[in-house]
Parts: sequence; structure tokens; C-alpha cells
Amino acid sequence: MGVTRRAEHVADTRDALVAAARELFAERGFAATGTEEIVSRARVTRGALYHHFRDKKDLFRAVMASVAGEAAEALVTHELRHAQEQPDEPWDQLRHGFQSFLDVCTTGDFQRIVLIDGPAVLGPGAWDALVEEYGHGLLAEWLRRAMSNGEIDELPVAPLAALLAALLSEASLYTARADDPDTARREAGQVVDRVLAGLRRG
Amino acid sequence: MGVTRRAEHVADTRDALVAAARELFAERGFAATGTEEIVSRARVTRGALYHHFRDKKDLFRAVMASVAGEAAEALVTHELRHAQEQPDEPWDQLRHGFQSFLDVCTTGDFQRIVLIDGPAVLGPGAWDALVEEYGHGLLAEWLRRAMSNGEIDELPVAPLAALLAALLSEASLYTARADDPDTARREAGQVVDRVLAGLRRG
DNA sequence: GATCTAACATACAGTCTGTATGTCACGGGA
DNA sequence: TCCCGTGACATACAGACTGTATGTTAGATC
Repeated sequence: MGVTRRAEHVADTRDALVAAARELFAERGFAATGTEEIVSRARVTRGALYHHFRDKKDLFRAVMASVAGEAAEALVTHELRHAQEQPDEPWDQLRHGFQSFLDVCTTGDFQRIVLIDGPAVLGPGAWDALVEEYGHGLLAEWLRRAMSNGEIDELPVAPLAALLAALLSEASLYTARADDPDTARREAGQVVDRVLAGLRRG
Repeated sequence: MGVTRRAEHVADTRDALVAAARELFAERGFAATGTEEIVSRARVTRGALYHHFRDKKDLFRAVMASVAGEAAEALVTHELRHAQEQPDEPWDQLRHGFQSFLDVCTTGDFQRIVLIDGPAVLGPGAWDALVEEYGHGLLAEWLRRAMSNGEIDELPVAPLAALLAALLSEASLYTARADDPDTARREAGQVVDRVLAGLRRG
């Protein structure tokens, strides 16, 4: 028998837990969210939570993977569509991708869960593993292409990818917390673009 | 009467609490450190803690201020000495200051407390206030000087300072978590320097 | 020297996490 | 079909931790 109905139910409760936790973690942060709130919103009991996840941090890891995966997917499709419409050179793709990231990751979920609570809850190790999986990989690939194309200067890829990712993270946070988000978005985008332009082979 | 002995004792217990908390927060993180551990290391009781600080977060705020203040002071004296020895142009000062930051803030205290736990514990608001006070002010001042000197392109100062600070933070963290810290430090420094150089008036 | 207050210590209540135990439905084999 | 084993939960409990309320003492003030 293929996928039994029981298995569907199991997956459904797990998804409900992740979805409920995602809402609450994004809204109030990890520390301020009690497990009772989560399970009540998911309409199960704490037993289900501790059956599916080892502890609260394990649930957080699943939530963050979900959020990061969604963002990465949105970014990739965004980029693919753009690349089809006008096949750019790698450098323009990179440039456009940076601006897309700023638009995709303005959602509060991403900021609070991935950028703020992520490092503190999971510790540098587990957090980097997730970020590496969803973000740095893609970014490093783009950078390598632009370098081998001779469009940007040769630099160690790993630290460059990490630092540029941090730049984008902060640009996203800066935009989110500004009094005037539109102006902030424009200015942050301008700065990011200028930094990137500065890396071009002079 | 000037400073009474009693006042000295009061200040001493407060300092002892901050010092003990700083060690433990840096070692295990904010969430994993119990107040009982803190007061026992400071050789007082929890009563003293809740007399001097409104709650655990308030103590954390004091600890972070202490750590950030120390780093800022070290950075400034570092820079002053360098500026006296060879009076550079603003751009060289900026460049040198960035590298100094990477060396000063490699201490684990700073990383865990200010960069990792800070945003999560205090929330974006309170954290930015502290960072603004200790870091961005100095950085923004340097940037303004370099701009008015025509050495780097005109850009909105606030987002530029925020993004460059994030770049330095990540460079510091990248160095700390690398398997080979020496190589990482050199490469991160190289990337930072290259990014900064890219901002120069072309 | 009496009193008043600040600086603590102690005791307590509430909350939260994680675990141990119990129950029930579902699936498979005789 | 009946029985039984296992997985998917629910429930109950123990431990820990934070914050508060109350008590006590040493020093400042008059």
C-alpha cells in the first residue's frame, strides 16, 4: 500500500506543530513562547510535540529549516524567471539576486527566526550548518561563476560569501526596523549595490 | 564626605555581579546560565541581584554595555596611538580601524554576548541602542570625514555604517569559528579591505 | 542614641520544560 | 476474524528556574 491514511495524519500533526510554532516564534520570539501555546494552537497536546521532536530547540530547528527553505525557493524561482526573461551575465545576475533577497526576506518570520533567534538558540554550529545549506551554497556558486568569468576580483570565496551574506542580512534588518521602510529599502539597496560594484575588476 | 566606604562596598557587589555574569554568559550563553550560578560565583545571594537589577535581562544589559564599552575603548586607544605615530588621511584611518576591530573583538566574550545573544535577548530595539552608542557613532563619524574629504563616494551614512558594522561582525565571527583561525583572519581581513577599497572614489 | 533607610538575605509562589507512564487505534499474521 | 504488537499520541509528574514578597541588619542622619 502506498501512503496510508494514518501516515497522512501523522505528517499533518507534525506540519501543524511546525506551522503553529513558526507563527509564535516569529511573533514573540523563541524564549517568550511556551510549548503549551504552540500545541494549543496546533490543536494537539504536548505529548505530540515531544513525540515528534526531541525538545523545543529541535522544533525550532525544523521551523527555521522551513522558513529558510521557503525563502531560498522563492529566491531561486525569482532568479530563474529573471534569467529566462533576460539572460544576463553572471555579474548582473548576482546584482539582481542581491536586490531580490532584500525583497524576499523582508518578511518578519525570516528576520526574527533565522537572523535574530537562530544564532542564539542553536549556537553558531547548528546555525551555520543550516545557513550553509540554504544560503551560502547558492551565493558561493554565483560568486565562483563571476570570478571565473573575470568580472569580479579573485578573493577567497568562503569568507567573501559569509561577509556578503551578513551584509544582506543587516540590510534586511535595517530596512525592517526603520521608521520609513521605503526610504530605508532604497538606501540599503543603494549601499549594497555600491559595495558590489566596488568588487568589480577595476 | 566624599566616597564613603559603604558606597564602595555597594559598587563592589554590583561589579562582582556584572563580572560573574559576564564570565558565565560568555561561556554558556544567556539562556543556559542560571541566576544561582551567577550569585554563587559573585559570593552574594539572589537578593542582591534583584536589588541591583530589575531582572535577568537588565543584568545582561549591564554586562553587554561593559563588554562593548571595553571594546570601544580598546579600539579608540588603539587608533589614537596609531594616529599619533603616523598622521594618516581619514581613509587610511578607517582602513586601519577596521583591521583593529577584527583583532580587538576576537575575544569570545564580545562575540557571544554582543553579537549572538545581544539581539535575541534584548530585542532589536534595546540592542540597537547600545550598538548605536558604542559602535555606530564612531564608525559614522569616520565615514563622514572620509566622505567630506572626497575619499569615498557619497552614500547615505546611516545604512552604510550599519552594513559595514555587520560586515565586521561577521568577519569576526567567521574568524572565531574557523578551523584555522590564522588563515581565516588573514582572508577575512583581505576581503574587508577589498570591500572598503571598492568604496573609494573611482 | 533613636530612627530611618538602603542593602542585602530568605522564603515562597508560579511557570515552564522534559520525562515517565498510560491508552488507543491501526496493521499484520495465524 | 481474532489477537497482538507497535506507533502515535494524551496525561501526570518531578525538577528547575525566575521573580516577588517579606524579613533583617548595618550604616547614615538628626
